[in-house]
Amino acid sequence: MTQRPSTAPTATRGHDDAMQNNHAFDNAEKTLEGLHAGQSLSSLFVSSTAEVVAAGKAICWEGDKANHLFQVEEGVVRLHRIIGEGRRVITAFHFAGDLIGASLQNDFLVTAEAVTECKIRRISRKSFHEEVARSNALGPAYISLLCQEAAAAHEQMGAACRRRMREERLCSFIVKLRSRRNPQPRQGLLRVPMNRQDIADHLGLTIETVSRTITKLAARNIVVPEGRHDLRIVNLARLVQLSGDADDFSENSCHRVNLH
Amino acid sequence: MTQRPSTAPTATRGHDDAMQNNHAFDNAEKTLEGLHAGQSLSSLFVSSTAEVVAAGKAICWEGDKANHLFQVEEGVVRLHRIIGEGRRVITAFHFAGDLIGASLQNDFLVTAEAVTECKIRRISRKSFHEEVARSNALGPAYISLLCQEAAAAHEQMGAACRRRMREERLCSFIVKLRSRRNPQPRQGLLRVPMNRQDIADHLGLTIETVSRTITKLAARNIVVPEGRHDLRIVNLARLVQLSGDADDFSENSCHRVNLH
DNA sequence: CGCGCTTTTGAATTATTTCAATCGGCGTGG
DNA sequence: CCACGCCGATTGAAATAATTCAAAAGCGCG
Repeated sequence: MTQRPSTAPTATRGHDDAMQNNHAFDNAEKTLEGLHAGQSLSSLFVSSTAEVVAAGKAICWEGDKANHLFQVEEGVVRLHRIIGEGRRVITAFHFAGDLIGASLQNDFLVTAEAVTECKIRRISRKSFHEEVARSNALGPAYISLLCQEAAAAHEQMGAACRRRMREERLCSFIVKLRSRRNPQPRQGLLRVPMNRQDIADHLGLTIETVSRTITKLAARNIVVPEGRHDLRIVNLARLVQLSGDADDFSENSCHRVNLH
Repeated sequence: MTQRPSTAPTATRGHDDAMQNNHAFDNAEKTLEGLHAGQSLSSLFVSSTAEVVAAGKAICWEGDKANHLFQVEEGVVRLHRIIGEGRRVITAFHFAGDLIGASLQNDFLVTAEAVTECKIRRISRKSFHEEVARSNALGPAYISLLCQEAAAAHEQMGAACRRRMREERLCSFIVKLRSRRNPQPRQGLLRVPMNRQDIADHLGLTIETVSRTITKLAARNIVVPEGRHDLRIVNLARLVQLSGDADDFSENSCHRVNLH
């Protein structure tokens, strides 16, 4: 079932090669596997042309034939599925370096949309698999990537089941955001590219609950919003603690699907 | 961090070959990939000895080195993680034919425990990867399996975010249970091998909420419990409808990680 | 500087949890 | 064979959390 909202035309191709590498802030530890998988699979995309996708535009649609894989070169992408009438679940956000569609076999299971203006590269599924089959380094890298993706999905699942809902979920979300390849405005500030509705749909909450929770965290001087898209992290230790009692945190919850 | 509760000794080996194939009820459509992946990967396990694990005993522990892959031959296994103090998330249930540990790279991310008495087979991760590398049919099968696992995890994620929570989640759970390779007591009855606490921890609800929801479904004559471990499905259509408005349901939510 | 849109805040309603008590099956021992 | 106690499941009532609907506020863009 292919359904295209009229407001979301297909990705426009462009040739804007003036990359600004302002990835100033990236505190994620990189797993050995992540690095390995990333380096080799990234090489498949270098020869393709970067496409510019305006904020809000779709890159691919749930239900479409998954003929391409995409790599986010710059910007933020949200993946969502429609469930029931009028509701949406954002299953993941993807940042610079992340691959979209690696775990697909036939159809896209999610719609991908640009949260901010993005640069993306694409290769066909066919040539991707040919390359993976040809090379003997790419196979393990691909498998490693799939395993990371599965681990991330499991992690997200766990997060979604937290009881002390809003607080835990939101803190967990903020902490994860910190560990992504997400350009930071300036020291101590965390950029939050997505709007409140996106966050709500990702966390399974309403926009009002998200807003109220942020307000409460601000009152406790843990994180303080500065404008709509930035958070000042005042008390990181407390934030991490609130995000799910920390013990197994730094290890497990930072698995990412990042190719850089 | 390896922590073994004293009540959960390691899996005991056994040789009980008297399989009773009473898989009378299995209405899951099988995807082409699923069948393919299953047939070839299953072959890796046939030479290994079946081990019998008593109900409640652990098969492997979160945090342990993932030196083996397991296949459930008979029975039901639950996978869980500990989050915060005293709470548990059951990330998945595995049934006959399912593989445990395929998406792991180093450590087990979950603890696996037998819900019912199980027969399981194991092979070492090392030889699994050697076999996959040697054969040219196994690689794609393995990748296909990983993709299915990712799809299932995504599906579960979506389910966890449903708003009209308890009813939708529980109905969705019941419907999924129907499509698993789960021996049925007799026509029209659905066996529910896990207890209420397991269901609650899987759905992110309390045991009381699960119980109340079942009671309400029974009052509406949709499913009626018969004893603790069986449900009579009275109105399947309504059940499916309640489980999340059905439109994309039969296709997407039945992806499984099944090797038969 | 205005307007439109997202976000925040408020109040009432609904859903879910929590705590506590009861039920019901099942196995053991008298 | 029956009584007892245990354990999982159910039910009830009060407390809490989250949603809904509605209105006000604030940011950002022209």
